[in-house]
Amino acid sequence: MAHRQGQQRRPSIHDVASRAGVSAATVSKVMAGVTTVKPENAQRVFDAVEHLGYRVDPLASDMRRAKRRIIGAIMPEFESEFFGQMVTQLESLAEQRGYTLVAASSRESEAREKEILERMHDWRVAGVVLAPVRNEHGPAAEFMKANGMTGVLIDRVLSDDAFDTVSADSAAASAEVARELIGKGHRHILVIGLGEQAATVRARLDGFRGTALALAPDMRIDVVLAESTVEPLRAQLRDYFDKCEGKAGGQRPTAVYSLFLKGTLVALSEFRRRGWHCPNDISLVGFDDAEWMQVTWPAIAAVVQPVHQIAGHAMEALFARIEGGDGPPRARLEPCQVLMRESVGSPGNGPHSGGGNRQ
Amino acid sequence: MAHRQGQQRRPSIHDVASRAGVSAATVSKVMAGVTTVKPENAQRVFDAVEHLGYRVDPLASDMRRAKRRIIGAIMPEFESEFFGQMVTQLESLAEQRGYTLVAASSRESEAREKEILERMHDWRVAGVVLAPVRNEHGPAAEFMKANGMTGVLIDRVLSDDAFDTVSADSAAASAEVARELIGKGHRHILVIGLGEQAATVRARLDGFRGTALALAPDMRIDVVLAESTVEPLRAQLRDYFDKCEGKAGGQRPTAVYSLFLKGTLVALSEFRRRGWHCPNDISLVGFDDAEWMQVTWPAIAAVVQPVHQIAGHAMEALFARIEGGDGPPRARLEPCQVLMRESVGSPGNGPHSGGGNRQ
DNA sequence: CTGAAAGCGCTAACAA
DNA sequence: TTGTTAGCGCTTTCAG
Repeated sequence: MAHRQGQQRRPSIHDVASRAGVSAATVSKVMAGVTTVKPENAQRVFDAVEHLGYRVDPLASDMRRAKRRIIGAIMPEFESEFFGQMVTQLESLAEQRGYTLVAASSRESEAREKEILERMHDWRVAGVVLAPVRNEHGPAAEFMKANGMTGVLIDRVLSDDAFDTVSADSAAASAEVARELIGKGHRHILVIGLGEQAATVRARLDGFRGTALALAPDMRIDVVLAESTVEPLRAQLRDYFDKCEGKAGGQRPTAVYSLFLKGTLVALSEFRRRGWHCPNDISLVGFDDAEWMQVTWPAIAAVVQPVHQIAGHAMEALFARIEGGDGPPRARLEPCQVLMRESVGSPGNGPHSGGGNRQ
Repeated sequence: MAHRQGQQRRPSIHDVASRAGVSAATVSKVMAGVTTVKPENAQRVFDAVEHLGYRVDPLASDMRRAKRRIIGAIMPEFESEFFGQMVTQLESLAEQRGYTLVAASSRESEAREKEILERMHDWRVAGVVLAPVRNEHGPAAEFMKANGMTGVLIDRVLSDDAFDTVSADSAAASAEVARELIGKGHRHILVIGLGEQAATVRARLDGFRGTALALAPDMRIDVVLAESTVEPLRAQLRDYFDKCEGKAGGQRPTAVYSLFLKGTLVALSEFRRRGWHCPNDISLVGFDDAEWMQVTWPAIAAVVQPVHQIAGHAMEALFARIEGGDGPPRARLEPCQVLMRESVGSPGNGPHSGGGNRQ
């Protein structure tokens, strides 16, 4: 029996009660901080708790309560800085209120998203922070609605008629990007994104296009959208540039605006393949910042999402609802910061030649 | 009362029982898949379940069981690809066995690590996968031991006398890095790391140094270790290079081997500051790979950790213990892959001059 | 101010 | 094969 990791029985509230010479009910009150307990008894309880190393079992305690002190968080993935920071933040905020955060990854699948939600419902979580794979109209939000769950939708959402939403102000940030690029002299820009993220893509695209065309009505904006996964985008982008090269020189865009992080990676990798360097051969801005973007050469320009604000307001809204808060759902948009770094230059300042591999 | 996210009462096992005209115990058996129930009754139960939309409450069900079907996972952070992938994997594996993974971030704090462990103990989790902040001898592992918790230690660990451990084979990978760098002609290499991660750093350093000196006994290996946080490393690195520059030319290392991801970022950022380019001015290899490393120019050489294997074996070991598996603790080392990319070249092939800013 | 009693939703013995 | 009984560990009336 060596090396057996034994699971000795933990002291229960009754152990404490009998050692303190009071009833379990009294112990419960003391633990809950009720002040109507005779100080002397309270002390006896504290002593017993101390001696036995007693801690209340939060799950057992939740059994008897209406709502469990658990918040569910569902993210499309855990692998990116953005969602990693988001979970970290949400966890802190939940803990501050005495709740435990249980996070799950939908792995970019709407089907799985719904399964997770069912599981969270089974767990009778007090509330859910859902970052949907696609948008606010998916089966998951539907499920939440149908089952009267309380929750908040974040990130890839704009607004909803049943839940509060909190997301980055994509449109404003994109307008800012447009302003910057136009200001640098760009008049032919390619925008890449993921069609699946309908709401967000639309907002980012419209925000960009609106401002860009207002500032430079004659400019050209091309759009390449992959449907639902990133891989196809790689091929589509290659095709797109092949076509550009086919025509007379100067037909290719002088800048690329990627609407999401993986798109930025794909663009960078395509530039590599063609031997293009930023910003001389082409400029690049990406929505979503990452730590590495400021140490590479050139540093990559990016839209920084206010993770803390999003997390903060999401939790605020969620707890307001949990505590019975009423009123129509609120849609919040948090302002982003646009960091123009070295990957953006002015067209014509570099060779911007026919794309020969200058390896 | 509009827009109130209502929490209607869910059907309990008794609701199902009475609708099916059987006892709660029978329903419980049907749900558990016990075959000794009369088919006719089972059918009635299924119908009632269907009709009421009943689902068992996993927490309530765990109350009566010895162990709860919950696995706790504690990571130093959620923001990096490595731990993000790790959590995703662990979650999958736990679910496959019918368990729920509850992940928490210790935010690189040993104090918090212990607190989380206490909470997980309160939750009576069946087992814990702990990726300690520092090493296997921290207060968290101590706590697990003292309380007879069952668990597995991963990542920043080598071996333990109480728990199974699973980690990347740092020593072998570092030896491989040494071989590659020596092969390219490097004879003066700087290694940077975090002193706090004692076990891991030691293994990586020894693995590297051993092989390097065996291959080129006359070579010079410098080491810069920051104690516990990353920021000081930045300053130390700056000082180090300042000193190099102070001496006669050629005194600076021709390659840097970073023992951890953030170190790679710091190195890159310091190179930027000095206007050094890889691999012409200096070569760089980092322990731990990331998606961006292959799209930057140059692509950054890195040691790829076998996240899937680590997660897989960790869970395997954990469940073996949960199911009563006996025997001495096992320490597993999973082989890494070393990806030599463009950031590594041969010394003397580039300018490698006195470090003028060639902006 | 305190404790007995009744349960939260479920499962495990055991008896029928 | 099924239902009864007795809890898991805790909280919450409610009578004393």
